[in-house]
Amino acid sequence: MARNSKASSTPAVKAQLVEAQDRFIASWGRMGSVWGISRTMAEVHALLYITGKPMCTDEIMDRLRVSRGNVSMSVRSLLEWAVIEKVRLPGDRKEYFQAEQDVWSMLRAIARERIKREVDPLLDALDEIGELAPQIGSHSPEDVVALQRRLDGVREGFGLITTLTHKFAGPRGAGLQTAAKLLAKAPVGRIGRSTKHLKSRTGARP
Amino acid sequence: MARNSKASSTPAVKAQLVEAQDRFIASWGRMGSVWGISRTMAEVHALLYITGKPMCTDEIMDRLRVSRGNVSMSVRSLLEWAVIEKVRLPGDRKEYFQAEQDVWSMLRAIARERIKREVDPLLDALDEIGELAPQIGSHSPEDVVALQRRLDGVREGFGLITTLTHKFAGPRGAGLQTAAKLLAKAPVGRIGRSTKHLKSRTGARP
DNA sequence: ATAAGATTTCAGAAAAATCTGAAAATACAA
DNA sequence: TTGTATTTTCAGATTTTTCTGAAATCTTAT
Repeated sequence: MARNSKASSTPAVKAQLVEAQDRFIASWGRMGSVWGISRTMAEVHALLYITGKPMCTDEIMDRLRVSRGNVSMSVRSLLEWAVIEKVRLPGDRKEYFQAEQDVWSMLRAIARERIKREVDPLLDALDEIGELAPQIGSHSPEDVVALQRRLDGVREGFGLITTLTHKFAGPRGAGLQTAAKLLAKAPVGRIGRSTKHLKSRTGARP
Repeated sequence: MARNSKASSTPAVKAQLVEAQDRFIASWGRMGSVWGISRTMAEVHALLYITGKPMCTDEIMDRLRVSRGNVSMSVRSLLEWAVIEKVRLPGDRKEYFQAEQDVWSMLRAIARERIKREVDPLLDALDEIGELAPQIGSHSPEDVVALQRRLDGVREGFGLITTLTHKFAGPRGAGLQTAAKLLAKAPVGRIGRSTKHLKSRTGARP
């Protein structure tokens, strides 16, 4: 097959590009369901991220083949997650949306939102349950002691996770890269998965 | 209301205990759906964890009011996740199940499984897409460069997460507590959520 | 103000996930 | 082995989630 060396895309290259984008969108969308967000919401995000282009509702509808209402709701959620933002082009009545382009701040937003949805409610429930449960006294039965000990165990674990997430992924956090750097230095033995995905193809951001 | 000071539970204390357990089970089960595992699966795990007692299929069915088939499938998944294990009592034909009691190793198992289900497939897809997409040459159009750059960004971010998870949560990993300790030391500014959940009620594990 | 254009909402339709229950398979004790 | 207790499987029922499409609402240029 012929190599493309021109600075503007040939139709063939363009098609490959779109194909790659579609595949990315599909993968990201598949993951969405694992995260408990709707496939469409994940796909909209993927589309905006991978194209990097601000898009309006109709463009998104056409590209993903989903309804107007679905796009509207997905976009609203993504705005709440703070992983996309609204853009207005002067002289155009439509709203456009574009994705956060920095991967690390995107990951931080995702982490933040997931903690909020998954862990915080659990911690609140644990506090409540701990108070509702029989309290430990000087001669408490073993059952009661064990229950409180287990509740505390979970609370301690998830509490720490929350604290660290706020510390590193919070709006004013140190950043995930900082965390990663700290951890990467740690003296530990062998690792399982290969690290081939770290051989950056283009030399990634600083 | 009267205080209980005996070493064996009065019926009233027992009732409170069961009530607290049920609440814990409900909370944990609710979280299950956020994690993309079935409510029942999470509830079975919660039940086994919070009671600490090995239980057989019938006990689980009765306590959670779910069908035999559902328990069977949930238990199988939990065994795959390696957060519960099979126990056989001599002279009893039934299988009993008990939950991992150490919170940290439970959290590690959860982290491991989630990475496996969420991130690994994405990384594989990204590798594939990166190869399928137009490659960057000396005069590639901007589109192509941008696509590869974005793919690499995601790959780098999730790749790092995977690597760290293996390092700290893997079967031979350094442990989440080690990671937590490293991170807790890091010099960072303010944090959002309160840390009240860290005021351990019983003084948690070493 | 008005009207055209754009967005949101939401009831019901469609799709997906989960659960049940009973039949089939399996494991164990005798 | 044989009989019985136990577990697994899975087709269909149920429940939950997601999506559609059109009416209602909102926005903005004139």
